Amino acid sequence: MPKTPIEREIAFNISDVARLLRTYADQRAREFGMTRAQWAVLARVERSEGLKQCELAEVLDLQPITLTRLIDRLCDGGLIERRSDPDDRRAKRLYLTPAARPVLDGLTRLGKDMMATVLAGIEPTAIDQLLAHLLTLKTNLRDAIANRANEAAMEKSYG
Amino acid sequence: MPKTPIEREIAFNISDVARLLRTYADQRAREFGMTRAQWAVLARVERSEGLKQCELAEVLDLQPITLTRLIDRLCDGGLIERRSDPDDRRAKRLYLTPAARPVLDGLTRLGKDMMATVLAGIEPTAIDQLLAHLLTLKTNLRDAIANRANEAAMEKSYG
DNA sequence: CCATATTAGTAAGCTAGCTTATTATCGCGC
DNA sequence: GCGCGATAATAAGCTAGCTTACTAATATGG
Repeated sequence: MPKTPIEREIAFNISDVARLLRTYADQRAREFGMTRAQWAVLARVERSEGLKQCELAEVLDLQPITLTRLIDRLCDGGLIERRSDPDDRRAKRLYLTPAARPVLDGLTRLGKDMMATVLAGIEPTAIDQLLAHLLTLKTNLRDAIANRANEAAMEKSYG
Repeated sequence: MPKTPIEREIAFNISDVARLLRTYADQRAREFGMTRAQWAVLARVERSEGLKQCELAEVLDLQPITLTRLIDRLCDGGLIERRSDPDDRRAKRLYLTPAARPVLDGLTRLGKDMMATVLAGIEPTAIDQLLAHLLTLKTNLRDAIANRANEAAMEKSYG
């Protein structure tokens, strides 16, 4: 009945779910004085302390400047610290402060609780499938975006 | 092997896919001088001209102020126009201008092309499942957010 | 060994979400 | 019939993405 084809519904609904997820995660994370984006950064630093900012930006798939400002706030909040790299005076490496520990523990519990709510009514096998499909979309999108970037670069050089 | 449980991967990957989708859609939509968010608004106005802004905000699930500013740009671009409601001097109703037609035609073709790229390698039946799961997540999230809002209101009144 | 390219981090300025608050208008209840 | 709560649109100010561009430091090639 809807004029919109199902393929387009997929796109709209992914955006909707992501937005709602962000809103919900922001609401819940606020109890800990942080936002969802900061949470993701903090969790990543926990898993691999001592990363350079540019390395972290790479694994989080963010632009360096976007990450810079998230880190600014986490530093202001006293949860992580930047230490100068002794071998490269341009670089800064990221470490948790002791204050981050209890926050991370609370966030871990919060994450479990949240996802139980969000995924209520979906079978475990269906969750696996869902994740697999999301990964496929992600790969397709990354390729498509990279191809366009390449074409643009080609045009600049040889066009 | 990853310490992160699969439930959390779902959340991160939905956000990732949405972000990539937005980046890709913005890249492609730029050829038409607009962004993905403006595109969504324009497409919705096409389907139901004469809506009030508050009604449109409802169906798009956006905050009224978010929509106001998207409409500002579309009006600046000469694609839609606000007309005062004769029966309610607070309200404005939205209509396409003639200039919007060719843009919408181009965007329709663009949408098909994009989604073919994004969904490459996924079976039609799997696409149906994916959509169904997304709708479940959306419902769960909306309920969770609404419940929290209610609780907050209760606390204010009676707490 | 010095000039040039590359890399790390940051700044400026844009879009698009959000919450909270303001203004004008409407409409219901008394 | 009017007073006060609800509603329509907008304003202000926040977070978080992005692109483009700058500075400082490093790496490299002739």
